[in-house]
Amino acid sequence: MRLHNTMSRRLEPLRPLRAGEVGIYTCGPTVYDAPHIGNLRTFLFEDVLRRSLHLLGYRVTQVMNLTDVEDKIIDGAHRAGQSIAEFTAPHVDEFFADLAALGIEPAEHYPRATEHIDGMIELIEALIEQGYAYTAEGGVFFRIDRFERYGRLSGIDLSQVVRGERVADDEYGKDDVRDFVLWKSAKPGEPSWPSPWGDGRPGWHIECSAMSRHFLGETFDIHCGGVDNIFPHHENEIAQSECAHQAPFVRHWLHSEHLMVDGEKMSKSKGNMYRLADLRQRGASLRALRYLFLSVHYRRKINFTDASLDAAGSALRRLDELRFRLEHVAGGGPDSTADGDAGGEEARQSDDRADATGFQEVLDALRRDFRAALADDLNLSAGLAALFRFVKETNRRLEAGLETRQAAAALAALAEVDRVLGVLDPEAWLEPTQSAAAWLGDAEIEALVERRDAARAERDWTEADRLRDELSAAGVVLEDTPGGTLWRRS
RNA sequence: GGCGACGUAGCCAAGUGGUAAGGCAGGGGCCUGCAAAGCCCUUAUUCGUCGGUUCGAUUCCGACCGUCGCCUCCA
Repeated sequence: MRLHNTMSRRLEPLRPLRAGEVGIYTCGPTVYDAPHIGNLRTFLFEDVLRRSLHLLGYRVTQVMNLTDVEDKIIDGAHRAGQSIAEFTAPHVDEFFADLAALGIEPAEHYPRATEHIDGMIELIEALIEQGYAYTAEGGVFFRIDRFERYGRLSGIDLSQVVRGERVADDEYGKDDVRDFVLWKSAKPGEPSWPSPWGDGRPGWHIECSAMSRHFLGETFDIHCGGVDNIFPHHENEIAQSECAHQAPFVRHWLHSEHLMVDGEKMSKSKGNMYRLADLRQRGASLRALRYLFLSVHYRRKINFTDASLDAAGSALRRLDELRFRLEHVAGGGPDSTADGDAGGEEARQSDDRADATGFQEVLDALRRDFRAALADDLNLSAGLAALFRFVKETNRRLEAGLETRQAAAALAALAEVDRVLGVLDPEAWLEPTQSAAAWLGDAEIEALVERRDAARAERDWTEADRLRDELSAAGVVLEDTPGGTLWRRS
């Protein structure tokens, strides 16, 4: 597998420290508000990464931190007259609910900054002992001059930069304006923790260094985040961790590009800072949202528009249609088909049962091309192209008459691909589109379908069409085939 | 100002030193009582512009134009 590495700015083969095992640290949310769809794009990219690694046979340990102590949180809690824990709790819930709503698999660990203060203090002590950090008015600071490699990740040349007025308002007693804070001394009324340097709270960057070390060790495989984290956050993490440990920090840096809305950067002032709740209100399909995010490479900006979401929904309908027809041929409803948990072994066996009319090659091509696309820096655009080539070819054969076994094998192949995509099973995305009043039970639908069939047999097209309209209004789509009328909920 | 990314059909989006995947939308046809779905055909002599290297460039180099990002706590 090859992945782009921000450090070298090129594709590099993934070489995990321990063969077959990958440790990933992903910068998580600051829990002062519900995530916006830009945050979610990044989390979805990280979901694709872990799912891809799984499909390609790696074991994965993913850590995602929750930043639950920080200026905005302290302000918010203060204003609400709440403790930090009280203030952040609902936002933590929103965060997990949003991940679930987008089909994002849970990480192995979700540590909170406030649970790892001790680890941060240890790191800071190590930095002070080795002369990389110093105490001054306002707290403890990292001395950037002591770390020659500072700026390598972001390509920033510190000797050129940061002499402007933006740092003039600095409230701290740093030796050098470029130094960054590791520990902030508490101001009256602020939440604080005891430390060798007095009561205070950690700076932002140190939490990731402490928590990644705790769960993944001093050196680990992959660190992810949005591009805006490259500088200063990740640059500072590198400085802290490498100086404290005297060991390499991260082998592979992966950063996802931002999301734009209607061609503009999302921002509160523009009113285009959407959260999932906003999209739900507008009747958007979250399944289509996942598909849309999946369809654009992670290092490329996505321009989110209504039209793009609609197009994603249309593409999904085409995939659903194939699945629907395959399930019918495979005999049995959705319940009897392989689901997303079908292992490679099982899928392989159903392939073998598929006959040798060349359909095997169609199945193999999907598996091969899809995996190759993932292994090439998570090129899902190419992976989806492979999927649609499979769709076209399978539809063609469906028209000519596909055997039950072949249909089952095709469904198994789709399930395998869906282990990464996570959008192919409509049953998993029950999104209420119909009002309760219009909703019909299976028996009712079948009765109406039978009545329509009877009307058609008598060539009473008016009545037949009326019944079809009635079903359509209830969200039921009919398909007349030589083998009879099929129906499904849209 | 410094650093960086990108600019491929109506829209979205892969890709390669040797002649442009895929999706959406559109047009024509087959099928159908009519539909729906599906299938077939069709929609970029061309990859921002201008130069250069090359037998040959969309792909490499340079300039320019445009869009966007980062430059101390925003995914």
